[in-house]
Amino acid sequence: MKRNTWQRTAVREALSARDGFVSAQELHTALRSAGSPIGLATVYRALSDLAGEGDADSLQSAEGENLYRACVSPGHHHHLICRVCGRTVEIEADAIEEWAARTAAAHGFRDPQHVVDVFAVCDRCS
Amino acid sequence: MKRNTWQRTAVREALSARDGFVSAQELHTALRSAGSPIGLATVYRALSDLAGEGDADSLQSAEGENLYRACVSPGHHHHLICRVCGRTVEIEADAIEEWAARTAAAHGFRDPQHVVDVFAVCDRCS
DNA sequence: AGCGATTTTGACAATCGTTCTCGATAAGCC
DNA sequence: GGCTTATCGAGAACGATTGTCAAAATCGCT
Repeated sequence: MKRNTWQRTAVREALSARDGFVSAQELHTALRSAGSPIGLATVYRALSDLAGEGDADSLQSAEGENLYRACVSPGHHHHLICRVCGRTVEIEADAIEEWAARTAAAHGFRDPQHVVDVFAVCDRCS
Repeated sequence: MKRNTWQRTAVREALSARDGFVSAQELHTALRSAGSPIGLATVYRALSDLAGEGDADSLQSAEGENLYRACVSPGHHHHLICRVCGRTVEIEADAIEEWAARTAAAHGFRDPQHVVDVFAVCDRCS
């Protein structure tokens, strides 16, 4: 059974207050400087719960950090991420899904999962 | 100036002796059990040099580890990776390149880089 | 509202991959 | 053979993340 604590709520809200992807540490720092005494481990736990429930989206940055974002459209989609400010656009790409499935099948591979993300610099930052 | 040491050669050879992606640690262990007294830091250095020169390909596993592979076809390409045995197929995908460029441009983003990899289970492992 | 069982929290230690430090070693050049 | 300088390697340092465990908080029930 899952309980509702103010901590989880705080994480959920701090996350949706942001425009792009954030790391757990950043989010923790933000919460702390907003006056919340929340612990770092709790932020990590809350974020991976949210990601597991599909309420948040996660990806790895090029440096290997895990980044999270409040999920707008549920279901499978990909991202176009500004590598300067972190602003994110969700993109649908049925063509990619098909391509991945076809490519895997063509080589005798089963049960394909794919990682497709585009990092670029957005108009505001260039 | 760049020097040729037996350590770099050993890493290069150990890498091309493998069929799929390997982590720096795995490669180090392999070299050690083959009798080489090479150091871990050296393996890391050699691998990132190789990747920088385009002689090796690198990607991040789902767990955030950096994996390397001897590069067969130079130039830009993507991978289909068996998530059980690590066997890898290099795939060309001009369609993806175009799609990424078009998508970025459509949202006003510049200088797009993309991460496109497909993880699945190969015929031998399923 | 009060109680009790059970989750969740948070400070801290532990882990894991990777990078840094720095004295020792060895390539390449004369 | 020497000299200069890049490279090596052992261990410390690091940063992100996860585990530990006692204390605190939540939910269901009365």
